[in-house]
Amino acid sequence: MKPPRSSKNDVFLRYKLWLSAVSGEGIIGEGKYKLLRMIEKLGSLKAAAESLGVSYRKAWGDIKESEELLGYDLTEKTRGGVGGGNSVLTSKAKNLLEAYDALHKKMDNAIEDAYDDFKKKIS
Amino acid sequence: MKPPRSSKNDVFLRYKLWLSAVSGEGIIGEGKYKLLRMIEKLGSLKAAAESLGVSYRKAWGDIKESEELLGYDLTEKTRGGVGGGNSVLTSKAKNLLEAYDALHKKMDNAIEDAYDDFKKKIS
DNA sequence: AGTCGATATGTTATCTACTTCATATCGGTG
DNA sequence: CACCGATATGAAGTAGATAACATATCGACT
Repeated sequence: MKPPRSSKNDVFLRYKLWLSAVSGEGIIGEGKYKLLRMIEKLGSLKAAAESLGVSYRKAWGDIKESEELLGYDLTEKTRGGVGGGNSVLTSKAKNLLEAYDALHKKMDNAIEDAYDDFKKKIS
Repeated sequence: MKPPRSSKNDVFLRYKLWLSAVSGEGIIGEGKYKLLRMIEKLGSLKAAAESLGVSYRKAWGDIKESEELLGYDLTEKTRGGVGGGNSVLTSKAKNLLEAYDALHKKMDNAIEDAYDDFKKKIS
């Protein structure tokens, strides 16, 4: 018989990766990454927050916190006008997202390499 | 003047790595790793929990949860007797810790490699 | 047989992060 | 120039995680 593809005791590796300030606060991780990408896509913080199922209050606070920690803006905000306002990514934000992508890719490769070895050891 | 070694806007990368069940619960990560290593060192769950500044209740629950998820014991428990009882690691637990160590080392290397590249990109 | 200290486990309180609510501000467009 | 909808921000309510508290159980040693 062939082995089951997964069992009750199946396990796998997970990891979180983030950029942090010396003070410990997270500047960008999975959550803020997704939020920024969604702002890029939708052109609005409100729409981005809603589409991710996170409160506007938190999304707004997250962006603000990151910007304060980094010392530069990640989004260019507009109030009033057509549609009430909007948010678009700054070029620095886009740059940061690119760098985060590359980093994540490298770590994904590393963990994939280490995974088989790990499973062999614990089985 | 020479540049400061660190500034207000200094940032660095951090990551967490853990073994997870399909259901999502963590089987072993930094916390349980430290707890198990401390049990190994001190020979008691109570002493280990206290030395790590975590409540006995939580430490006990953590170990139990991991054991249930893995389907095997990580500690051999004794009640009564000299000293009131004790906990020692099973060989499977030691094995798991070894594998976790190796994995972490690999990831540490990977992140170190990626770090300079990342910083160059975002600065 | 009684003592002692660790394991074992339910119950209640506290902490903290996030959501909800409330309210103000801005400015292009009709 | 009033209106609308997004940004901006304080304040209060909620839920999930952890700590604190309370008790029971076990068994070698005296």
